[in-house]
Amino acid sequence: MLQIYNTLTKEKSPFTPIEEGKIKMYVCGVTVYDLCHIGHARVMVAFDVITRFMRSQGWDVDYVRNITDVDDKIIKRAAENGEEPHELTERMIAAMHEDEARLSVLRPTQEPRATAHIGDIISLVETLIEKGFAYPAANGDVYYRVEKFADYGKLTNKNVDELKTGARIEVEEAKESPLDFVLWKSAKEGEVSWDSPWGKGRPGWHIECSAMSKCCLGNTFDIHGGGPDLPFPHHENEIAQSEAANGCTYVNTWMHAGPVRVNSEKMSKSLGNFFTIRDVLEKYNAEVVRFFLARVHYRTYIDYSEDSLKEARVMLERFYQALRGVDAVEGPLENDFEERFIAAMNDDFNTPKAVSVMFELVNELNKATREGASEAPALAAQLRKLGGMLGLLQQNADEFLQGESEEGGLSNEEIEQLIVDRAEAKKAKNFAEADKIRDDLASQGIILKDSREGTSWFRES
RNA sequence: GGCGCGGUGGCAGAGUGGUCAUGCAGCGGACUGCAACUCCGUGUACGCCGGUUCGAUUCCGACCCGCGCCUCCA
Repeated sequence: MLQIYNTLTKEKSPFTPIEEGKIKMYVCGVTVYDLCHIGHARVMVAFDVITRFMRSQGWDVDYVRNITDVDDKIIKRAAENGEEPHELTERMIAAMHEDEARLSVLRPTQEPRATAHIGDIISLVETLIEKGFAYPAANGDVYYRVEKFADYGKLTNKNVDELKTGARIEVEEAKESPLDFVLWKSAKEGEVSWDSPWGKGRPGWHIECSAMSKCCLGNTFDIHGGGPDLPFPHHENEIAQSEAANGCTYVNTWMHAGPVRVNSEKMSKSLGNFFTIRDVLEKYNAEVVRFFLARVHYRTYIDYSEDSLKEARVMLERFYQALRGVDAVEGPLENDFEERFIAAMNDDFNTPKAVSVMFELVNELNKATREGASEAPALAAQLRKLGGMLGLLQQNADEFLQGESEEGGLSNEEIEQLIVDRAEAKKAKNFAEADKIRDDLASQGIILKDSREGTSWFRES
């Protein structure tokens, strides 16, 4: 039985989809004005793991993740670059898709773009105006009338009176109340815009998600996810818009990923302490980066540091060392690893616990390999199967461990030749020469491993 | 200040009312020509103070500390 922690109720509860066997999930995607950073990667990987696991358990997951391709920051950045907004966004979308692919993040089943849903957005705003939840203001903007929506603040336990006394809200004379937020923003001269009943303009930030989720998944759907900074105000505002317009529950389960931290501070655009996915992939193997993100529980913070990436690499090497030299062939097994792995994942996607079960399996596999036991191939297949539910361990073990030849470093062929030379030296009992070859290779990060079958090697990186 | 999350062995990080997390590092042993890989063994851990209980790291209360949101940010 799958249990999920729901931000709305603040508790873990059994998950029951609206439609049996089918899960409708919407996750807030990226505003495409810049390259994605590791914080974005965390959300992508978290929901990728969640989707893969749910599918492995037989659920039909309709995973929608939007792209925000119209917004103030996009307009500003495009102007700075001297290009059209759509040129900037196309480039960033392509970059995002490349980054995702490198991290083995599967594409969502639907990936709607705000600019392709302007009509849906306009009609949603019209509905809100008709129902009295929104009003066109003198400055050409359309605002949401927050105090009209009785449930406002239910997701994040916000109190409307306290929000009003908080002085951190943008003062805008045209608003009836400082809490009101913009649904439709009138265009300034020369800005990208669309025609609407309220003149030329563009959508506000929150309304696009209400419009696109309705279009892609319907008025009520199962899961809505996003990053750690989205519950307020973004998701709170989405609830206000959608529930007021549709007259029904917007989302049953709200899921939010935890932040990535650097030196105990959240990694974020505004703090400027972020690393792009590309920065990180320059230095670390893509599967190591994925494992670094996937092995922690999706709701807790994760610290980005050399040490934590290195630890992820060492752990992943242990998995691949175990898989090395064993042909994975499914077969009958009498262990409970898979059952325990699934139980851990069913408990709010407890990946740390699931990974610990995989390590217990590694131990069994290593013992079986060592003893030449007949179940080794089946254990290896089991390990790959469980890893696959997390989007891991699908590479050839030798290729993973040997890694990429670094520029100026030894090629695989050169290494293989040195191994042959060393074997000959060993045969001649010339251990000094054999050890010299091994030490020279080690100084270049190439570690040899002797076994009955011969010598294998891997790059330490 | 409000709302929410958390403080576990050297580090990372699960979990449980009374036997084991798991990984890394350390120590001892096996394997090896010596190593590496692997295997076996090895750790007085649960922020502080009270309470409930036969028994609490686990439940309850107070306190201290950290983090996130309250403003564009995943």
